[in-house]
Amino acid sequence: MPELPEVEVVRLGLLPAMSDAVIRGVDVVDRRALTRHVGDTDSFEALLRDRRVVSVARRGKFLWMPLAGDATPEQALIAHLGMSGQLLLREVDAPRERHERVRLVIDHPMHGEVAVVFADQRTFGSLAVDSLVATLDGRAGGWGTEASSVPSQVAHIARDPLDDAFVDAAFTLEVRRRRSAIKRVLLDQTVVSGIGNIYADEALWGARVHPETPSDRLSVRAVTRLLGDVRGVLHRALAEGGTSFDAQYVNVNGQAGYFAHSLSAYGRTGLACPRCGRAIVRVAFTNRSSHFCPVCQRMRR
DNA sequence: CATATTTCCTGCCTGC
DNA sequence: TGCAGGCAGGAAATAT
Repeated sequence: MPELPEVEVVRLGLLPAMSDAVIRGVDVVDRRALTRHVGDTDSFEALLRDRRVVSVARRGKFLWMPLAGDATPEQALIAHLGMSGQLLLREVDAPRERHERVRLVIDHPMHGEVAVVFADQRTFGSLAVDSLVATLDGRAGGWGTEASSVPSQVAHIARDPLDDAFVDAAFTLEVRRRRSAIKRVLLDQTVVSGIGNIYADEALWGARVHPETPSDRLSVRAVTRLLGDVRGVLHRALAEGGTSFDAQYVNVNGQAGYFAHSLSAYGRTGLACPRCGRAIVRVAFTNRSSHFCPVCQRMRR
């Protein structure tokens, strides 16, 4: 499941291939991959053809590639991987991927022609061409861009916890203002972006916080510690190339990440808590699951 | 207004 | 062996 570390690994892989490359070919194999695109398939193709990619940027789980040109406002190709989306670099004549949805052929001044394949089993991911809007705080839109702008479809998403412009005090205030379970708040991309089910469970385990704890019951100290654990687990996962749990997530070369071996709670139902040895439990949480240690993460009054 | 639930999708896995 | 049902879950849409 691509969350911030996995999306960042993809960004880092695309960066040398796509920066300064010109999009020469656009082949939409399955138009469901364009659910975020306002306009039809033809407009998607026309907006991309012969445009030069300036950079590869990311905020939370969103990727975007600003496009050179005279368009005002400026435009970008945006990508969200959803649950199972992959962006793969392939030879131009490589056979179709199993779940290939879109193929771009790009021409790089140093590397020549390369195919950028968007494949997505469960079709929750999508690509689009979107216009850029100014950031509210005037800071850079996210990692990988100096420009103080983000795609309009990313504007309502909060900055992620690795972003220099993330404001810890505002996050703490917002968490303690909310009245739902802390895990819900961590997953709310308008509060903090980039966290999904895996890293929410891991960060809560690290901070010894029960996932159902009402977020307005957490002290400033507890929220601060939790934010530290969020950052810690995101950094460690990034250093190990991300978490490849069900073989859906791979980097641009099709390789899995190693962080699944380092998980403490997520997916470890019935296995020993690495801290206290008690079995990790799994409970239903909306339409997904929470994994936590019933001893280390007791709910406190 | 804030918060909670439903919806979209495919493939793997389990149990009968 | 086949088949139904559960499960994985990001985020927009819809409901409370």
